[in-house]
Amino acid sequence: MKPVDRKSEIINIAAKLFKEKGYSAVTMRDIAQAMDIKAASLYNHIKSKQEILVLIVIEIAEEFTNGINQIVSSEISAIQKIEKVIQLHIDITLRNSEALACLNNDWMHLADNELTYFIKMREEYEENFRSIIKQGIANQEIKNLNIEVVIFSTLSTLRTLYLWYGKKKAINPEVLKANMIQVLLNGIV
Amino acid sequence: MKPVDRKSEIINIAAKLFKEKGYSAVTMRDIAQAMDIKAASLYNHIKSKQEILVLIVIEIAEEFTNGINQIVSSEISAIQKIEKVIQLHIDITLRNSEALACLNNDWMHLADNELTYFIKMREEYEENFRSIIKQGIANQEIKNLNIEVVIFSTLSTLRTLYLWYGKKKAINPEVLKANMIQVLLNGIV
DNA sequence: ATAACAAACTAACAACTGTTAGTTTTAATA
DNA sequence: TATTAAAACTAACAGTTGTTAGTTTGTTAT
Repeated sequence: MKPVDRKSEIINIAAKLFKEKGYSAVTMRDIAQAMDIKAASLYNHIKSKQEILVLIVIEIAEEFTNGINQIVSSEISAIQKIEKVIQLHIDITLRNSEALACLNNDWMHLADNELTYFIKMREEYEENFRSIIKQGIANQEIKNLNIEVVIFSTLSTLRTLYLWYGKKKAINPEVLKANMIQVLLNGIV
Repeated sequence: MKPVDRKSEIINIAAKLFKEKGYSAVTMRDIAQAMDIKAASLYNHIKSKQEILVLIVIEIAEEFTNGINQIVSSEISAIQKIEKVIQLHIDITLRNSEALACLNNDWMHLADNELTYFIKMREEYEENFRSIIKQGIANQEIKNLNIEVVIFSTLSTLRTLYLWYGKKKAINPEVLKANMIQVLLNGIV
């Protein structure tokens, strides 16, 4: 049925543990125990603890990068773009909420090239989102509020979406999307 | 000038380090080095690493608890209550953004009684906030959206306010408050 | 000067960390 | 059946962890 190889299993289990306690507080022995093997056996499949983190974080980060690049370059209104960004976050979060927790909380434990790469992607992502808001304000689709506050409040909500999943309070994704668009675009009043 | 005793100094420096790397990744030797003393010397002032975390997190958590209790029991409209909650978050964040990062990211490393206590406070806080939203919907001050989405998106924005401070992009608090109220209540469209 | 105290120090501990080396088991293939 | 490769194992390493014990230093009050 599931042709999940052993390496992917390790990464999935590690992501789950990282979500609960954070990268630094999870030991290789913790991961091994969760897989019912010894710590040393992990090294038949992965190169290091760092590699696990890299594989979890970078892949998701690239998905976001690719996603927003596509949205930015499409010929739709700013509001439609924002809706697509909301959709993007919900989609990715739904598929892998553990990895998202990890991306949000443990990215600073990346090292060297990967850390630089991640920060670059993150900055570009924010810059892309900023350009959408600017377009919206220029078109008078969006109110002329402090742009940084708009960006911050929207992104902070989308970035913590992962907290919804993993627990049983798993709301229907379509309902979530519809309500999220309402709340973020039109407010609650 | 500043009658800051040594213990408070340790807690402040620790909070700063915890914000950067997380509780687990910061060692007693890191904290000591930042204070220009040896690790063992810290124990003249504090009981354990755990105690540092407790002192950082619990105090802030209680401030939030007291703050929202007062707001909930006041005789003002739901919207005014929400505005006061926004004010509460900005005030506390502004005064101690490091501790807030810590509260958000490291609370799970509390132990025993303090962990239980913290979780209880957090649940009560959310319940209080929920009651404000419910009141608002009942009064038709607030749109009849999915209540959990409303709570989540608002709180997730307020809880990550600490990311604004510590960097130089420190926006004027009054401007922040005014815009935050606009964005959260009336949306961006 | 002396006593008292806060706050630093050195030295060390036992437990835990990520990781390596070398070996054995398991299951599939020739 | 013999071979091979994947994936587990045991044992151990060097470095790091939070913490303790006992000691020294510097400052203030007697």
